[in-house]
Amino acid sequence: MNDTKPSGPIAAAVALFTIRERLEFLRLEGEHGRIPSVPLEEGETLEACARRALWEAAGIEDVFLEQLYTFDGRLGGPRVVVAYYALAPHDRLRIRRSGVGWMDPTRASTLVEEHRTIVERACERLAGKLEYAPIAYQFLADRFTLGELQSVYEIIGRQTLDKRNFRRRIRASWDLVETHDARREGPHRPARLYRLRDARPPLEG
Amino acid sequence: MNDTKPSGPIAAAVALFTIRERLEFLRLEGEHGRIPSVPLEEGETLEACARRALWEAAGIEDVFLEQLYTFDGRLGGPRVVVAYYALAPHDRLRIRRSGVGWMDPTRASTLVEEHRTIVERACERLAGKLEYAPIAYQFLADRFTLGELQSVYEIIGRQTLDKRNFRRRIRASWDLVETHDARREGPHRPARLYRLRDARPPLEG
DNA sequence: ACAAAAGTGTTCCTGTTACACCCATGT
DNA sequence: ACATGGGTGTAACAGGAACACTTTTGT
Repeated sequence: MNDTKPSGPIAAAVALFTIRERLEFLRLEGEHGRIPSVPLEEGETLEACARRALWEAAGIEDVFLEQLYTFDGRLGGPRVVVAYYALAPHDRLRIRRSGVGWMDPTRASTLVEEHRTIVERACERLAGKLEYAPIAYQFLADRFTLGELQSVYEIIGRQTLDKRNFRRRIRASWDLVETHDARREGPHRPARLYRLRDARPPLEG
Repeated sequence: MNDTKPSGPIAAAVALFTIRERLEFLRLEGEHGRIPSVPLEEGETLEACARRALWEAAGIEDVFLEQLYTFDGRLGGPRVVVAYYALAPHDRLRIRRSGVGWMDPTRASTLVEEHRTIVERACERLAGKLEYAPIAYQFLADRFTLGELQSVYEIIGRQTLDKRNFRRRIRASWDLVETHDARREGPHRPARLYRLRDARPPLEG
């Protein structure tokens, strides 16, 4: 491909995050590092446009998506770029295109500046919302262990947490439902599975 | 005027708030209630566009301005509307155009829907940021009394606060500098004037 | 048997709340 | 003199932080 995109005045860009072992975001491979981004089409909503960016870049759909910020575009590009961030559990993602891969946000400096800014601000927003919005759950399956949940908090918040305090706090903040199942995996005691009761998506603006 | 605006694909809309006795926002008078909004011009940044909206509507400049959210436009209007909120102390505002006035946000329902949403979400954002961002100070002059500051918190937070607790909390959260001046006004003890030391504007996104 | 993560309570400390009186001034 | 908002401290309470051991499993 070349650098001249078929660009309208408005584009949506999406930083898609997932957690494998660390936090990672979806990056288009190529000379200039970029994240998925497409121009807004006629009759399309901004959110639909953002979802299409993920679909066209990687064949990914059905992710949690939230608007981040709107930036002035660079010369030769769209006039404005509406940035979104997306979250999904890693195992629910199936990348169906080549030329995309996962990258550690601490290496966002290899992206074009505009997209680097988006990734960095998305990370800050994520850490900020962790405590008052149910975003951590977006990285997990419907049923999850408290250990998995704690890992998400630790990875996004960039600090280790005390297990007992974490459990008390999380049970006070969110309406977790203890299922009767457990997950057996590895040479240790099985972990009870939980669900988040009222997993209403946050509003925010 | 009529309903067909000379509209490009992108517009900025601004909800300007001030505090007189209550919280108020700047409204364009007319059949359909609106807030200032103009299409983005060639070579103009979004923020400049938002400032121009205030300037063209009311001759207002030099306000604190922060992006709120980007909305899909309505049919017949711009394709996207980038919403901002602005804050300023009332006495620093000089309205230099006719056809604009102040309105209580609780009466935002008289606005066109898109602008009503902007005003409502701006109010929520304001209340939410009150505790961790120095937005209250944007409603005050450089030097202010703690009583004035408390009024701002009470008005935006929609609750009365205990004077002693407020003072302790505010002095713990912000770096306030006690000046040697006081303000004499009314049949009571003069109030000491304070400045906010490091009044760095919040980043946010 | 042992290695590995799951699970569980108590104490301490810090920050938040509730609360009442004197001060300096203008009229 | 009195009415008005400015200014101050303390005790009770709640939420957060620090901290160690037992349980259940796979190998």
